[in-house]
Amino acid sequence: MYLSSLAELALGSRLKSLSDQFYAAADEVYRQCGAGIESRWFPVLRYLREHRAATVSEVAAAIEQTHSAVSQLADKLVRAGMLRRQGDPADGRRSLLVLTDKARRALSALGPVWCSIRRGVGVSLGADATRLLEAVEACERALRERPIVPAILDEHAALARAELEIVPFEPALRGEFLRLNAQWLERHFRLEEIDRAVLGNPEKYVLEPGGAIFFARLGREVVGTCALLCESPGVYELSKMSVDESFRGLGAGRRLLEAAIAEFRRRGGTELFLESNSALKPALQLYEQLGFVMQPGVRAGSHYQRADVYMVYRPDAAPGRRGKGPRKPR
Amino acid sequence: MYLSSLAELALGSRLKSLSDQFYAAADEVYRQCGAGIESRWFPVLRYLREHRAATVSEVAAAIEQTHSAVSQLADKLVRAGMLRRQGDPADGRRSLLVLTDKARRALSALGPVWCSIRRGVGVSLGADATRLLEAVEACERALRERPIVPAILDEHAALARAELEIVPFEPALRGEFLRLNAQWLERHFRLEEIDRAVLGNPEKYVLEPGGAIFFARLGREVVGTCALLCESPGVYELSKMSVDESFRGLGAGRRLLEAAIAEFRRRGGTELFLESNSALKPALQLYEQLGFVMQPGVRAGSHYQRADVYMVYRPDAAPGRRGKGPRKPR
DNA sequence: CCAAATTACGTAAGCACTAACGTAATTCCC
DNA sequence: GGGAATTACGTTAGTGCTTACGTAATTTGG
Repeated sequence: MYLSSLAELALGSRLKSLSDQFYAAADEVYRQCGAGIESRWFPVLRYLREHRAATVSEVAAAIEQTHSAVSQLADKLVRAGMLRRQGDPADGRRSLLVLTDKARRALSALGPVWCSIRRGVGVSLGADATRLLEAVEACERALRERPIVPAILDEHAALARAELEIVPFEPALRGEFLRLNAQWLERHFRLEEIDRAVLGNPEKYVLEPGGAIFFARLGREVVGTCALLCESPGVYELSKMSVDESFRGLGAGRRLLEAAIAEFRRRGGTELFLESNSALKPALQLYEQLGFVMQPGVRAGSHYQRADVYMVYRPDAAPGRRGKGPRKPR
Repeated sequence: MYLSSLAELALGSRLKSLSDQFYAAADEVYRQCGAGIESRWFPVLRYLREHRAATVSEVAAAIEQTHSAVSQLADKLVRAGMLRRQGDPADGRRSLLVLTDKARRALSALGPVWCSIRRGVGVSLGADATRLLEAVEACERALRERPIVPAILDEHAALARAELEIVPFEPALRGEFLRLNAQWLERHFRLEEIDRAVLGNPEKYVLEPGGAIFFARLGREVVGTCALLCESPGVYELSKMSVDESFRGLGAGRRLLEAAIAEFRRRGGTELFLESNSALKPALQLYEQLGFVMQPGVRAGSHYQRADVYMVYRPDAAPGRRGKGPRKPR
């Protein structure tokens, strides 16, 4: 699904959706058990049950809401007959919240329901429930200790300072070639035999037959790579294009592709093609923008099982357009 | 903090709070980077950037929102000049959403910002970010495959059928004694030497010196335990009270305590005390309700490091009250 | 001891979303 | 081929929360 492909960028949205599902489930259960309470009331009621009487801000601090939220919720609970507000004789500003007897009775009857919820969550989510709880807990802590906004702004400043440059292969970067490609290959597909061979020994399988490898580096970090394989004299395959997931959007892919194409021209190649997968939308868009044209079917004698897209470089077919409509097979 | 003590019961609330934090962080970053977009717009804009033109419900399905939410958001985006709505000539019911050039320009400029967000999240949350993402993903899947409401209702029905009964020690239950106690001891404190000894060999350390052990069982499951240790002739210690976390709220603790007190009286004991920790609020409340009275300080010669509460059984002091106010030290 | 600062709280307005409804346009199907 | 069902969408009202503000009551500090 789409949201999960956005990873960290859509975390807020997905957490909200999960949260709503849990609230809705709880409400449904309460309704069916005739509990007479709503899921949103739970933290307040539960806290007050353990604390007899508490001020608005005390409750707010405990359940991590604003005082207004608690105040408004309290109004609602008073209307529902679950709560009394009474002034604090010791401090006239405060208003003490106290459960009514009706509420106490309702809450004691709720023991088995809460118990079933905990057990039901366990049954339905299994160990994932614990994992989720632990992850949430850990993130809450981390956010408190290392605020996230400055961390992001630091990264942003660092990115702005660093220059993106494309460099050719050198032995010290051999490991990066494998790392960058394995990263996404393993996520989307699985490593095929041919991948393992090429990635493990790029000198032998790429350079020696007359190909080339480029890396994109950003400051000290290597963030992307791309290979030009020489299939037969004058015929080249663009392959092993890969940009670190967390460095997407900086234009590294485009720069790598441009470098590979330049190299192809420099060598006076006659044909440049690539194979890819139709699921990799953004990559395909890039290929088209830089002059590759979709071919019908797959390439005869393709090495890859995952390849269902075959494109050939035709720089004259659609010169440098930024996308005036979907590709027209002319 | 309070919410985490509620575990599964407050999941919705905590996820919402986390979600809000991420949204707020994203908005702050966009603002400071002068991005000109809001966090809530992101999924729609990003989807449209990859898909040129899409109908309201297509977008809604992709970003997992209702069509109204998307429709309203689209209005807002149109007002902000990021979006055009245009009728679909092929189907008059549909309205196609298309990014304006302004939006496309804004989005391409945003690449480095998104990149920094992903990296900043990594820096701030570390591996917890991945864990959270994976847990969310897993829970989304689990909720789809095994709906949670029926699971909870099943548990509820099962609980209603099963009878809670208190049974004395038998060798087959030795393992349960350790399991139930280790569960919460390890969470809140750490296992002390004396715990390990007593829990590992209850016959030797509890029964042989003249004590007793009770178990609460619910159907096939053993959900709680509690021990009566004989310290010296006529002097008993209530100890090792423990109820499985996911079975709290069924009254097992009360029933176990009553059984232990009954046994103490049956044997004609002269003194019954217990040691506990002030953090265990609900347990202390229960002890008071059943006749234990808080003593100042700790008991002389206490075995436990974690004990900071010392209570003695005085059934006549406050007979059977359901809590008319906080304990009055008489 | 009294003005200034702080606090505790309620209220109003706004935001993001939902549920429910109404209405065209399209598809289904006998 | 024409009525019934479905769909796509916009609108409205409502919910749960937030921010912002106003106002007492209390605490602080010279």
